[in-house]
Amino acid sequence: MSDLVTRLRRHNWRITPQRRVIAETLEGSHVHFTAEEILERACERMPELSRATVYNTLNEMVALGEVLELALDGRSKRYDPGVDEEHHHLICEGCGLMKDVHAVTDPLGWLPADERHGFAVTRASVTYRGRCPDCQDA
Amino acid sequence: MSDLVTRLRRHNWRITPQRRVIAETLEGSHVHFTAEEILERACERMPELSRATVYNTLNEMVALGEVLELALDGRSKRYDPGVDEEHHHLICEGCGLMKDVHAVTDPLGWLPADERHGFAVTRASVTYRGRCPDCQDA
DNA sequence: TTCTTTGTTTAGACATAGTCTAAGCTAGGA
DNA sequence: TCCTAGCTTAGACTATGTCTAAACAAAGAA
Ligand SMILES: [Mn+2]
Ligand SMILES: [Mn+2]
Ligand SMILES: [Zn+2]
Ligand SMILES: [Zn+2]
Repeated sequence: MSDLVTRLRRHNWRITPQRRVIAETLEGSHVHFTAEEILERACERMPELSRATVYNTLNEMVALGEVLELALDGRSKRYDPGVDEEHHHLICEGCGLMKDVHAVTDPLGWLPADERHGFAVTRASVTYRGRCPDCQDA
Repeated sequence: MSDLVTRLRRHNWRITPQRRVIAETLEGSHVHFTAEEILERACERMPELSRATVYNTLNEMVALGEVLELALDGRSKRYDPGVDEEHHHLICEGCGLMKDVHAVTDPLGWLPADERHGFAVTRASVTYRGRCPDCQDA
C-alpha cells in the first residue's frame, strides 16, 4: 500500500498545495472525518483554504476511487482513505463512535443469484451497530 | 405479521388521523419513501397535513422500533416499514433504485469476537451496490 | 520571456433536508 | 362543563452541501 498522494498522482491528477493538505489531513488520522472536520484541520496548515475546495477535492478523490464516502447516519458524510484495505464499519448508537472491522467472509458470496434482481452487483458493505463500552452503562 | 397501525397501537401510541394517514402511506407501497415523498402522497388524502408532523411521526415510529430509517446515500433518509422481515438492500449506483434482498446467513456471525472492540453488537445490515438492468447498458 | 489556454481556487449565494418554536387545536378525564 | 396533556401547524432556523462567477496559477506555444 502506498500513501494517498502517491495513489492520486497515478491518475494524472494535479497535486496542488491545497489538494496535498487535504489528502494528508484525511490520511493522517485513522478516524473517519467529515468534510467540515477536514476543513477545520487543514486550515491549521493553510488558513486561506476554502470550503468549496475541500468539498470539490473530496468528491474528486471519491470519483477516482481512492477514497470511500460513507453515508451511514443521515448526518454528514464521512471520508475513509483506507479504500485498499477491505473492511466494514461498527457504529455506536449511543455516541456515534465508528470503528473499522474485518469480517471473515465476503458478503457478496452470500447473496443468491435469484436475489439479485438482474443487477450487476459489485460491492457489499456491512454496517454493524451496537453500543461501545462507554455507552453500555448509560 | 400485522399491519403497521396495529403494531403502533400496541405501544400505547395515540393513532391520530394524521398518524394513520402517514402510516398507511408508508406501508401501502413496497418502495422506500423519503419524508418528502410521504408528505406529498399523504397530502392527497389530507391536504392540511404539515411537514413537521410527517417528520415527527416518522421519527417516533423509528424510535418505537416499528420502522427502519435508511441513510444509504447521503441524500434524504428513507423509511422502511418492513422491520419485522429481516432483509438487506441492493442499490443501483446509476439511478438509485433500491431493492430488498434476503441473504442466506446472519452477518452478525461473520464478525469475530476480537473484531468487536468491546461493543455490544446488536444489528448488522448489508448494503449491496451495483447497476440495475436498465443502467448496465449506459 | 510573454501570451494563451486550461484547469484550480475562492467567497458567497443558493439549494435541500431536517429541526425547533410558539401558538393554536383536540381528546379524554375530573 | 372545564382542564390538561399531548398533538398539529406555519414558518423560522440550522446543517450540510452545491453552484457561480471572478480571480488565480501553471503548462505549453511562440
Ligand atoms: Mn473505514
Ligand atoms: Mn427494505
Ligand atoms: Zn458510544
Ligand atoms: Zn439503475
